[in-house]
Amino acid sequence: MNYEEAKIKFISTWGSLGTLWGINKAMAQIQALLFISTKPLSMEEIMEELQISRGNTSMNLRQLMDWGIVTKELIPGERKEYFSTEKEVQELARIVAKERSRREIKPVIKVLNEVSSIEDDGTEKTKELIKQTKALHDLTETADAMINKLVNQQQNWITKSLLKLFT
Amino acid sequence: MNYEEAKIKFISTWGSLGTLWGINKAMAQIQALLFISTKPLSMEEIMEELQISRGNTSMNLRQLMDWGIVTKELIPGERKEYFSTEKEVQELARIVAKERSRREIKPVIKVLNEVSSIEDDGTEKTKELIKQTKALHDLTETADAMINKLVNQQQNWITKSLLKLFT
DNA sequence: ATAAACTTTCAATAATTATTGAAAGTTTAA
DNA sequence: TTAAACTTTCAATAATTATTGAAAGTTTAT
Repeated sequence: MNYEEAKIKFISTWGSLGTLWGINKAMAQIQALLFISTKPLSMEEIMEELQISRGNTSMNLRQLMDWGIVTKELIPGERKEYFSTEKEVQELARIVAKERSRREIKPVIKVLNEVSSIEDDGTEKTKELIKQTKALHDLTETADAMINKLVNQQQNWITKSLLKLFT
Repeated sequence: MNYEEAKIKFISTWGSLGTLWGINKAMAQIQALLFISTKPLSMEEIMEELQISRGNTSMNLRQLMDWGIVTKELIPGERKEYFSTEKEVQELARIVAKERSRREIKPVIKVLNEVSSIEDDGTEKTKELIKQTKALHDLTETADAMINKLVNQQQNWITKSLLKLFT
């Protein structure tokens, strides 16, 4: 596998993994491209490399900026805008976890809390609903908290000790 | 909020969260319905309750069974098949984490490993590709391992101590 | 062996989501 | 102020994904 093959393979794989971290294909591919680029890229360059339209590139770059993963780089003397992505995987993970928590998990926790707080009318089905949604609420909340704490730690002594415990 | 409202809210919320754990809406809704049901349900009952077609119900139940989340219950004297879901959230989390790891994360780790193992031809761009995909490989592998270990632990002393550390 | 009671399959269709591209908008230079 | 260089917006279209429903398949009882 040479450089070009490896690059294409990486971009397409990372792109299709997009769903896993909750973003679409083009968005993930743009991020992947920037992630292995040695310099900021212009919109033209991104369009060319990924064979996607100007509009698509513009919208997805905007979303990546909303997530805080991509930033505009203004290159002195250049009219065009250039883009680059966060290069530290640790920081990338932190941002993604935080955003997904805020956008998707927190709202669900809220609903689970509401649902599990309905009045117990004494019927079996109500008891079951309360019991099960409460269990789900607690699990979701715990998982959310742990993931956030985990990615927020730097690779410091705590994480290192945990890794030892867990591997 | 009464029982019916709470039930509808729970099913639709859990359904739309489906993407987060990598399954489709109908599949998540069927699982949600079974999760709060006090008894196994027949296909008829599921169709009726969720207002979805027979084919859709059949296919999604099959998928849930493939995941190992739902099981057929044969009720003596009954011709129909009845279905129920795993009721322990801890076990549910374990299964989902394991399946997603196997189906999606492991293959990506493999590709990242291949890509980061290409020959270093000394150029800057190759060095960057290797460096960044290697970082991503290590992060992904670590995250995958930790999540699996976490959900595999019972709520035993280790998890409890971690919770203390992390909350 | 037949029919009733059920489940599965899958081509057709609908719903959703992503993408395009050209017009409108913005910024900069002269 | 004008025009060139660029970006954004968004209605139209394409691609993808989910859903239907009826025919085919299976199982059980008689």
